[in-house]
Amino acid sequence: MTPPQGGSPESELAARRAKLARLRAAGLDPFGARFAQDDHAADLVRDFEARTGQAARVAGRVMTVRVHGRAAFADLQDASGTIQIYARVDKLGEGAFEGFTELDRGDHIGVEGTLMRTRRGEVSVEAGAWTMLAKGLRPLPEKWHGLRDVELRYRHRYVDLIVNPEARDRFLVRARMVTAMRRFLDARGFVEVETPILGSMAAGATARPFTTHHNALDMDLHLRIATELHLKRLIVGGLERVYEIGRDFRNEGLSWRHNPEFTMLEVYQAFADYEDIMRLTEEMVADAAIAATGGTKVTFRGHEIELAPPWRRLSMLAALREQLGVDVLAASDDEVRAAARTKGVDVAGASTRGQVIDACVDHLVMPRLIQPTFLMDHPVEISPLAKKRQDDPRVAARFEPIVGGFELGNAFTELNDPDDQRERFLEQAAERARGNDEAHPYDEDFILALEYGMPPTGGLGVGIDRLAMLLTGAESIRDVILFPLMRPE
RNA sequence: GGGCCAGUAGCUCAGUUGGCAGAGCUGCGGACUUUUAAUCCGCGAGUCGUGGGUUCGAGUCCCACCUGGCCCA
Repeated sequence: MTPPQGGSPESELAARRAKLARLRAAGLDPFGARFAQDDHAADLVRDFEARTGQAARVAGRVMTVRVHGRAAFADLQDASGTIQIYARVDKLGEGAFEGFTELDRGDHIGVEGTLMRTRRGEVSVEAGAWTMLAKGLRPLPEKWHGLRDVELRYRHRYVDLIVNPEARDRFLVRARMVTAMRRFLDARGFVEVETPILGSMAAGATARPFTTHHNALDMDLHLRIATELHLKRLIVGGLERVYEIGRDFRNEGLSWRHNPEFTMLEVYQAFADYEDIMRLTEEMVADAAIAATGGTKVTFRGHEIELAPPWRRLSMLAALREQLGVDVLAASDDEVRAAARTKGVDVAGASTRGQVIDACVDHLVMPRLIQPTFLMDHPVEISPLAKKRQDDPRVAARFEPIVGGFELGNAFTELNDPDDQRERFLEQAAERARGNDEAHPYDEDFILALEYGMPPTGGLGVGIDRLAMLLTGAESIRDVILFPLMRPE
């Protein structure tokens, strides 16, 4: 069958398949074998002065081909970057040169040759031989606009990664950030652990869980919404300093800062309090920013943000007093609700006083906190796992790190009094009975663990995806999650 | 869940008042032994998101739906 002459999708695929067939007919494997990738593009460019004239072996994906009759150029992209390949018929021979000119954008090849610089100054590998490593059968997106369609970028992330360097860079920044956080915590004696994702009860946060079913036990299970209560059990067990970086699942809507599955870092340090955790947080984030981006300044949603410690400490009650005009501890429920309405906060859906306060914080306080701020000392009623402050038992020893107007995490001096914890759970159960299906469940075994004795402990949760957004300047959480949730096509 | 916007060639995008479906890149053929968005000549390329409706005639107007984005809840 002769391939169609046109450039329709069919003919373009057919043209590539025809080339595939020609390779096979010539006894060549279009999906070749191991290739000793001795060199990477960026290294050759960097070390050009020392290595010019020497042998080089590179492998990667052909991104452009420029044929000039008896000579040809190709840009080869590998994980490190791009380097030009220079091919001449008198170096390669007729057959190998002819094959080189038939390369398509998207093919993987291996090249061995000599490092040189062209007349125009481009560092290149002059090919002495080349091998097809994987024939690309699908045309790649256009070479200078790349792939813009966000739906295609999410659904076919591999194409996004091939053609959009900024997409690749975001995930490299994220990886360096996570590595740095592990190194930071490991260096301070924290132990990385793994706790269950499946459980009979999803506890430790205010959220609706996903439900699944275990067939053999014939029981419904929930996917975790937090790792908190398991990690605190490990503090009871004497591990003293633990952390987990893992996926949490919350059965909620999607937004620029919410994905149903997301990555959370939780850290617990025995014999510490939330003041210690504030220092740990600002140091860890600044350290991760330097490791991932080279500095502590980031640009996020149009704001220049300085992440270097110390971060601002701001009392939530003071902030609310300023923005709302009432003391939410002294005021009645109705007064708080009325003040919220006056300020334009929609509290129609808020059934409890805590939810009204949350809405006010979300709409009046957080958007104003661009530079890193520890928003601290929340009302106890919205902090069921945090210890009360000794000087004012209506206030929890809790903080949320706010940067760029949104919360990066949540932390407190952990509640280690089992009787107080039981009361808080009962209050949550009462809220649940009033119709708040996000209220914390009563975790009997966790109370039992606390009765064995949990030392005073400071704890922290950090949204890894959100921190990655901050460090990469991403506008949407989907830009820092490799394969965000999509409806089926 | 509500509002607004988008979906046209593999990709990036035009498409006027309802009147033959367009460009660039990509692809194919040709010229070219230092180009780099290579250049030059030539040729192709479509389920206009899906399904209905109005109309002599629909990419364009109307309705429903699908997918995505933004905003709100």
